[in-house]
Amino acid sequence: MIQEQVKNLIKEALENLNIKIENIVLEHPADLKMGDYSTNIAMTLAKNIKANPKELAEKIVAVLRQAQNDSLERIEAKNGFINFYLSRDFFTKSIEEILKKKESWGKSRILSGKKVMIEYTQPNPFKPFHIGHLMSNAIGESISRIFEFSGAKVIRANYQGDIGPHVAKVIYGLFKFGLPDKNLSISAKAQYIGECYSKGSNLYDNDENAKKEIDEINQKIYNKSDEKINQTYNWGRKITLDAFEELYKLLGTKFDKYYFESQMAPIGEKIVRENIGKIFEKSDGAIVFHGEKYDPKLHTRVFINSHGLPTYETKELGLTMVKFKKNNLFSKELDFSVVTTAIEQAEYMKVVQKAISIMHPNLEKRMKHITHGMMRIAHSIAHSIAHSIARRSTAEGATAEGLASSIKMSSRKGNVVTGESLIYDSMDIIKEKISERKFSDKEKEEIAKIVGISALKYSILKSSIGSDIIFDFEKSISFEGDSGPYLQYTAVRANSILQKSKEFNSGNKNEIPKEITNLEKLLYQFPEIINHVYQEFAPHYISTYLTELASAFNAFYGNTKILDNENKYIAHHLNIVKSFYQTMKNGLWLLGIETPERM
RNA sequence: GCACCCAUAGUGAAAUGGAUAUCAUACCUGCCUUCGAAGCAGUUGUUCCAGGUUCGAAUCCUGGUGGGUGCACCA
Repeated sequence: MIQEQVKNLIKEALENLNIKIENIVLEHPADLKMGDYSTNIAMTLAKNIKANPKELAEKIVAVLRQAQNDSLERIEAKNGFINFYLSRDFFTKSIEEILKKKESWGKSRILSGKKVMIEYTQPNPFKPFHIGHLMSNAIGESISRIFEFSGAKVIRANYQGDIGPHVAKVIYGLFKFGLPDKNLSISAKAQYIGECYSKGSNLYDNDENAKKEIDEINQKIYNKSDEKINQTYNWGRKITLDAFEELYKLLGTKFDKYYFESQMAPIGEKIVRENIGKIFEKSDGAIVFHGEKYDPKLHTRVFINSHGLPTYETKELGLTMVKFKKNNLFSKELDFSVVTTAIEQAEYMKVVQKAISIMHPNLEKRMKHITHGMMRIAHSIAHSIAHSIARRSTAEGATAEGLASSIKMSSRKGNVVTGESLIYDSMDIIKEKISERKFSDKEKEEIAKIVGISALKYSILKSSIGSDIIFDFEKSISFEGDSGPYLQYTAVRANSILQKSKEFNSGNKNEIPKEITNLEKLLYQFPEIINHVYQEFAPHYISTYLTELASAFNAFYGNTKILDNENKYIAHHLNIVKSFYQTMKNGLWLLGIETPERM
């Protein structure tokens, strides 16, 4: 890659000057006018060797200029920085490379031979598919694809809580309120089950008798002693799992492995019981792990409760061992395990991973927990009220905004906005928007699906993982600006030119312009971006890059009439458009977003 | 109370310790008989507070302030 070439040039130049340096920082200047690459070495070195940074930069540039390289047009020293300008020749060749590589443009072999398991989505059977699951799914799917693009073998895993108090609450609710109508769709039945959870949960908190009964049901689910409970359990589990499958299909995820808490509980429990007195300790009738003994920032967690039932911690422990054993991590077959969950689980996961690390020190660096924030839904009415307050007073407005504009969604309280409803609402809004277009009904369905999902996924993946997300329907679904549909629309425009060009007689207009478009200056960077993304688990670098790229394309499109007999550069321009389309398509794929041909 | 995460234009976000802090939205102004105006071009506005480290801080350190999350038998 060109990045390495430039770094090597700098290294050689410094060797000529008898200067030693460990790592060279080479970045893209924020402003394209400052060159394609830039380095700050002169400034970092200046202090050590007691030189004037600007003079040192000039000196290094003088040596650099002696090296011949067809890819470099110009090297300059400016404000202590050394800037590199790539040549016309380089850009033309990079366009050729994109056209040659097509679907594999951006792929690398960096992680070739590595096996990585990514666990994400993790909805619980018997409970609604809520917004957190949507976030985990978007992030996990994108990270999976990024790892695949980097050459790793990826195993997509989904871990689901099909056992525990939440299930007992649902079963109690089903007994009390009855089963749903047999003729309902799978999705509607699943929704009914979700409502039973909400009702059962309320009764558990407010009704002593119900609480007692639910606790008994919970025990019976574990030991499978009651045939009626078993039947209802198996029925509900299947319905909700089938409903999830429909959503995964819409979202573009296909899991390789499904793990269930019911399977992990006995495995984890065995390990915990075997290690009582060594790692785990008895305390008030429960079996616990004292995290603070190993790290003062950790705390104590219960692994087996005083009823003798394994908690989530034990199940997680069992899961981790299964993941690694089944894939022979101990013979290094699985190299890395990534788990994506909401940030609420950050602290407990640290404790569990500590317990695992003590038993298996070789696993410590192979477990990665990625946490995402909450998604909040912008409340449009509250928003406009807060806005008018904000106009009057900045300080007050900010507070009112924070209070009024967002609400946290929780399936326990039975709020109506679930991940599932968000998906279908988005698709409906798109369908409404394109209702006037001359597409067949089937095409409209397909476009609504692709664009609706894109709006959701992009609003999750556009910001760095970890912070809360404010989801604003109007903004995300609008095709304008910083949105998934904007990227898709830009790709569709490019595709439209490419289709038209087939009928356009361009003659022999294949001159190459001297000038280099901003679009070209961005296209070649794609592989570097992906490299950056996999190292930091940060899909938002792709979103940011694609938005910049789309913006550069739209500027190019707006200022250049490509299919025009006056245009001497038709062939070159069409190659740029083709490369743009390919890059956008590959980039959107990495975000888990499809590229429609029309919309 | 303790621990972890966070604080950037009115709003939502970006910025491996680098150059004049970027983008979107909202407001205002132009551009459709011309490859898809769901677009382009232009205007206005931003790093919570106080210290410190550094040639250079939104970024690192210390102390505040404000918010989120977690802290024993839920997941």
